[in-house]
Amino acid sequence: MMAVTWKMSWRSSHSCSFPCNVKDPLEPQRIRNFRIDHLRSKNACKVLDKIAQRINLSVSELGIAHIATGSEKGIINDTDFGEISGTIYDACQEQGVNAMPGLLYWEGNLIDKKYITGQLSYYSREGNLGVGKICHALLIKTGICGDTIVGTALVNMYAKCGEIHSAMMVFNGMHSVDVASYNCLISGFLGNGMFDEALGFFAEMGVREIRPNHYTYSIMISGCGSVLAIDEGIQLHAHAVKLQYVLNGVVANSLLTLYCKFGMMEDAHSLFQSLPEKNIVSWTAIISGLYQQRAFEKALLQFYLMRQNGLEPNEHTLTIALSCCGGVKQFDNGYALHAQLVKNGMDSGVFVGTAIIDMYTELGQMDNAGKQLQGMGTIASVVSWNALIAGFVHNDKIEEALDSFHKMLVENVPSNEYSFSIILKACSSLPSLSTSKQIHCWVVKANFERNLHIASSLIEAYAKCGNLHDAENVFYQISMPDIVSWNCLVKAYSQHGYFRKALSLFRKMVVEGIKPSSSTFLAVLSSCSHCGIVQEGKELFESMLMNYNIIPEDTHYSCMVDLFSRSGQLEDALDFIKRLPIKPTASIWRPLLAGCRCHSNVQLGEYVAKRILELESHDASVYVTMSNMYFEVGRLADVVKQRELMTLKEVKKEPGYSWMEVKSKTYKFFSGDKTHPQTPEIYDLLEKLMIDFKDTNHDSSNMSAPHTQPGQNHDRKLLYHSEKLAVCFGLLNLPAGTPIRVYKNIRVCSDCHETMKHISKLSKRDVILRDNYRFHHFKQGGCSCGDFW
DNA sequence: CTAGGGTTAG
Repeated sequence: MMAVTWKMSWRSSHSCSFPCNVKDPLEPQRIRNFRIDHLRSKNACKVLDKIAQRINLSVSELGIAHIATGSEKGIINDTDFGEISGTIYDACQEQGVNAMPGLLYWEGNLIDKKYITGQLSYYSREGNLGVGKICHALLIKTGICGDTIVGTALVNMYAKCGEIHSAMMVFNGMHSVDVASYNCLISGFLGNGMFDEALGFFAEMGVREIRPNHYTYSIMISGCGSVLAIDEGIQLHAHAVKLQYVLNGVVANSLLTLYCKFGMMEDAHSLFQSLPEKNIVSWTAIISGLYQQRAFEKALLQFYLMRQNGLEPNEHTLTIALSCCGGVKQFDNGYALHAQLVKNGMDSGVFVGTAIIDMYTELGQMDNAGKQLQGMGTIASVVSWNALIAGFVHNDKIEEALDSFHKMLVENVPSNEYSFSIILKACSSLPSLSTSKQIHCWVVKANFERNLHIASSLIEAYAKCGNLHDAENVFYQISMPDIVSWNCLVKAYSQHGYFRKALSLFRKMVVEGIKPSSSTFLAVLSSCSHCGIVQEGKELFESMLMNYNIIPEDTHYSCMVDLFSRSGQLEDALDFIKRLPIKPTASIWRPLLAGCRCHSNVQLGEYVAKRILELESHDASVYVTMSNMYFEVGRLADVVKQRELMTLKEVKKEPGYSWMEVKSKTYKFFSGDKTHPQTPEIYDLLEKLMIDFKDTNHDSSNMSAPHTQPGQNHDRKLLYHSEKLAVCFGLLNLPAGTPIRVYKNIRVCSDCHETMKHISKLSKRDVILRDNYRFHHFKQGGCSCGDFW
């Protein structure tokens, strides 16, 4: 892709280190003073590992509470604290985590319980298990870990760091536990998705006569929200009413969030109304609930109401409000809010700043989004960059997306898995194989290969760029492919025209115990439709609901109509539509119209056209198809009439549609009979046609030569037209009698004119089917003028 | 020890 002027390679990427999130290295001078010199020569990590191993031993086999001091039991031998301090500092550096400033004074302060719990709380927030474990070691050494508060802090540390098993060990070994200890443990279970265990310990509190407090209820209720346990949540609500906890702000707010999560807005509202004191979190919960329901206007209304009630929004509220402004697709709200934020100086935070970027991308105002990112300067995070890049991709500004990605790399913003996922989507939209390959290299280098999202994006990108082989390779390198990975490959086969392969991969997937999803069926049904295997398609469609409990959507119905129509069973298609449980949409009718044209059923075509126009009166494809259909049966007067109608109704013809004519000449081919569908004569004719196109369009087009100005869209236009070019070849394996569509705006690469050569060498295998039209790729290299192909 | 927010793949 020539428009991508930057080149990424293994060599150039070497200077950019990947995502090491080093936060401000604190007071290095102070730390240096405390460091023991001989430590520099030691491998700090090894020491850390050793200590960690010993701690695991102590947690699992001995039980912390029974240990008077670690040194007595030989858990930590003669390690002096100075050495441990140095090790902790190295560990912090290693893991990119801020070591607490006071850390190195531990030597003198170890007896202070309050201080040590503060340290533990800090490391639990940071999620630094390694340093947390060293804290644990120090506690064992001094023998103060038998204390309830210290023990609770340890439970919390392990729980927050995801080592729930160790948390439980510490908990079980404690001499005495209180509500707080239970709260920490329960919160840990819920944070690790272990709802049943949380519920078990919650029940145990009653048995041990430790009365749950409002924190306990708050934790439990929000846990219900995350595992979608609404029944339990309602029961807890009842409990909370009985214990008179509901009017407590924290419990009420977690209940509000729970109800909003389940879309139970009435319950949320009545609870909200009953609150004597609504704080900012209560309002935010309601606004967020409405936002999740996509009721953007209502959410904004609440937002204004809140301010009328004298509450000023905080960062949380503002981000949602901004998202709502993006959602309503009206500029006024967004501008007004943004202006206010600038005035208050609240637009400078990362979260709000990113939400502003996101809002502008939603509104399609990429200039403003870019300005916002620029204005944020160094505070812009990965997320901010990702939001901007995703915005470019969604607004179909692919080259800008690639440019931004490049800029992000240049500015040393550490990329994360989201960045790669979205930039791969950009590659597949272009589509550019060489860029995809470059990004793939970066993925490997950044050690994101094992990320399922990225792997799926890679499969998609390779498939869209025509490199089915590499798409397969990526898939087979995934150790545990999920449903999305499977879908990507099934879809890739389907899009490349390997329908049988798509179907057999689908069966393999089912055998391996993966439950197909809605998207799977879309790919599979489409395969059946293109293969013409109606019966199997019908059975698969029925099994969707019967065996997999997937409710068919419009797109599935559309596929089924296509299945019948393509194979000529027009009446069955009509019957299918009439028996649908929903009102048929234009997209459901459309494949039938295409079928009518293919099989020259003018009468039914007219009926279907009417239905579509009833639903979407400005659908240009209807007029174009009807006109072409009339043309094919020789009703030239009706051809003219369709065009007049279209002008009359001011229907705008979108790019991509073509009338059935090429200048004054008309070409119409049939793909021969079924036994010999691809005769040399057809190739000859088509080749002649190509030359014709080349001659007639070379200078008349308003497009200049591709690859001239980076950042312009020439490459895409070229590809777009080469898709059309490939149409001529792509239809070769369609049923006999299928008219070949001819387009007049086909261009060849005007730099090298090599398209012709490639096209003539093109085999059926190289032609990729994509929906109703096809595009091609060339396996080796491409035109001599660039890496475009 | 507690509630609320921003970016991905099909």
